[in-house]
Amino acid sequence: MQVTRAGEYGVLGLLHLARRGAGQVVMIDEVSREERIPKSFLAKIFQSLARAGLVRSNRGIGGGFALAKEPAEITTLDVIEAIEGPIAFQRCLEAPTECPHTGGCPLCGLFEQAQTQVRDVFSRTTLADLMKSRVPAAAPATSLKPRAPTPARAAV
Amino acid sequence: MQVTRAGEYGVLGLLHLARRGAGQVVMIDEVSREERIPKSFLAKIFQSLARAGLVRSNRGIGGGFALAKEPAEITTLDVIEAIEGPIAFQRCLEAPTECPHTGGCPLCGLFEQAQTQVRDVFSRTTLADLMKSRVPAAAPATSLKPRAPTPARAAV
DNA sequence: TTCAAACAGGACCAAATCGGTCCTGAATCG
DNA sequence: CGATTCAGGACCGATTTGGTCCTGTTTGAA
Ligand code: SF4
Ligand code: SF4
Repeated sequence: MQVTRAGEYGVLGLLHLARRGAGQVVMIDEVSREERIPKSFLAKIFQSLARAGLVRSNRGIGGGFALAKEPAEITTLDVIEAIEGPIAFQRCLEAPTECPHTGGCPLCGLFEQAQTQVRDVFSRTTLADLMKSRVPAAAPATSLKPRAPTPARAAV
Repeated sequence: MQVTRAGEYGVLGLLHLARRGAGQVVMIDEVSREERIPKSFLAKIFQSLARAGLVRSNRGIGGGFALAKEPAEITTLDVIEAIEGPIAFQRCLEAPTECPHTGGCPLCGLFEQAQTQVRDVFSRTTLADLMKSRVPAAAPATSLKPRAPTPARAAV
């Protein structure tokens, strides 16, 4: 039950591109250095992102990566699923499965519900939202404002 | 991003106890057979459940497991966390971490939000709810009614 | 035209996690 | 006592995670 490092690094990386401004071409090397992400690993991650069309790559001298869309058009769900594949809480929710309980299993519905919730959260938060929510450097970073604000009770 | 088999089997197993009626002592062997769960594996899972106080175990002839509380008092979150440990979407959300981004990371807030959502879904659904939602044997098992009904838009 | 910069892609790898199995031991009942 | 049932730990193979590295290919500039 975790977002993998790859997924997290992907969002962090794209966020870096977004902060550098629209259409700016930035090298893997800079993103890696500034965001403290292993370069080779980040390179692989950006490959997925490029294949998913979230980012455009240019080779050669002055090459690098640039966002393919507006930051407000890229949701964290796009990013995470481009890297990790579709979010699925259980095998029955991602492919027609041969699970022995499939007929009338009460759990499917529950897992589907949970899954929908997290996809919702991720799909309504864009890179632009994350940029805005960037807190200075201290204070609990707990106050994130997605486009459609949810109650989100404080204590878990 | 999946609930493990162990977690799933745990809920399924307890659900079986719940269906057998209050206080009923049932052997691992029966649960395993009826729910199609590998016996040795299920035994390990029930050990966690017993340690967490969700279930009481009795050894010897006529021994087995019985729910330690009412089905309506046991949430799926209890069960899953008893088995898998606390649900945490990222390392920063489960322990004071040495993540280089910790100061003012915009992602923490997002992950926390997603995590809260799934804990909410799981914590408001009890074994009793799951029993009620058991569909006959066909029809999409998508209609689960938790205690506090959520809008839950149909298409994802 | 050549060369160095920069990404593309695949092979590879260690470590952790998952999904179990198995064996010994202790409790309990008859 | 002895059969039964759980407790707990050791172990195991497969998969996933989190990377590294090496060989291209593309591109711009000298
Ligand atoms: S047990 Fe139920 S929830 Fe789990 S995979 Fe099978 S059908 Fe889906
Ligand atoms: S990068 Fe941010 S979200 Fe991820 S672990 Fe570090 S602080 Fe938490």
